[in-house]
Amino acid sequence: MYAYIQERTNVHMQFNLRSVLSWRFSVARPALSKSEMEVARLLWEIGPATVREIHERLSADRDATFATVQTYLRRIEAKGYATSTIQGRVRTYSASAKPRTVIRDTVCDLVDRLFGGESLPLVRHLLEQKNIDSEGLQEIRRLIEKMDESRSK
Amino acid sequence: MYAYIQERTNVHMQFNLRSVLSWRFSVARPALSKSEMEVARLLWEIGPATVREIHERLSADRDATFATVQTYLRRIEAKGYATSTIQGRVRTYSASAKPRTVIRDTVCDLVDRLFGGESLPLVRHLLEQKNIDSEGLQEIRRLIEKMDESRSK
DNA sequence: AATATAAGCGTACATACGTACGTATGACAA
DNA sequence: TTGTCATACGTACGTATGTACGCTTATATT
Repeated sequence: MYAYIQERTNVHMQFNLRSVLSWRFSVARPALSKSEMEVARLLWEIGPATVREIHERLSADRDATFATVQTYLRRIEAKGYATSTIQGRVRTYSASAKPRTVIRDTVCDLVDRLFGGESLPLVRHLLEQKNIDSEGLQEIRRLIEKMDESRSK
Repeated sequence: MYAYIQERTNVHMQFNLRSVLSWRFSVARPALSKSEMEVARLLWEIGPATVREIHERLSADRDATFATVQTYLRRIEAKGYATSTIQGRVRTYSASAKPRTVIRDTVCDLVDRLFGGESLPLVRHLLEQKNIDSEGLQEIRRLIEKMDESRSK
């Protein structure tokens, strides 16, 4: 039971019909790959953007050709995480999924697989890596205070 | 410039020569896939284990055949995260990479891609998901205390 | 108007991953 | 000793992913 999707993007992808349907009702989408996630983050960060803009931002860290970034964006759209419109010769992509959602799903998955569902060990790890500055620690402290309060009530 | 690896496992994999070399010197290995990570976690959890044992554990959550788990383990070994010995008819795998290392690499990668290198937002996210109990919060608080101390010195 | 630039779009290709079948063979039961 | 069962191991196959070429065409430049 498969459906074949071939929209404007002409990215050939097969999805299980179920996942297509649930995606149409924005319940779940095929997960983003690592590279796609990076691009998606930039999309959230700088808002609607052209391929060029994303490519420039991305080139700061990684090294991928324009065409590669183009493919990432096409696939991101095909998976339902973004939409695009074309103005003149230039296509502009904008995120259609909320970062919150993607982060939740991704992190949940990681926690499940790497920590058996326990998130505390991950927090522990992050704190011990000590790449969080004093202000960060301060904020975490405040967060915990607040949670404690709302919990004891 | 590629090297072709084909050990006992006969899993056909191509690695960039650089990564093969650095792996031989235990500096870096090809990353584990999501499923492989799940299996690796079980390996750490229950120590050296047979395919059957891992399969049983895994079947509790997921649903994969014996042969599938076998393939995961073969690939995990091929990537250098485990070794195996055979006793009679039964092959036993044991992890050869430390969880600490794998966790560090995996989490770093995630933080880079999804949060642009900032780990604070991830911590924030994890705390807000409030699936950490009071004891957990307590421990985090203690951790922060300790870090604050060692930092102010 | 002719030409150069840059972007879209289709397409490609090697490798990775999820998943599992089938066959051979060793271990154990009857 | 012969049959049953479990396991290893080779292999396979569809899809995903990383990466990018090349053709076409709209836009900008001379």
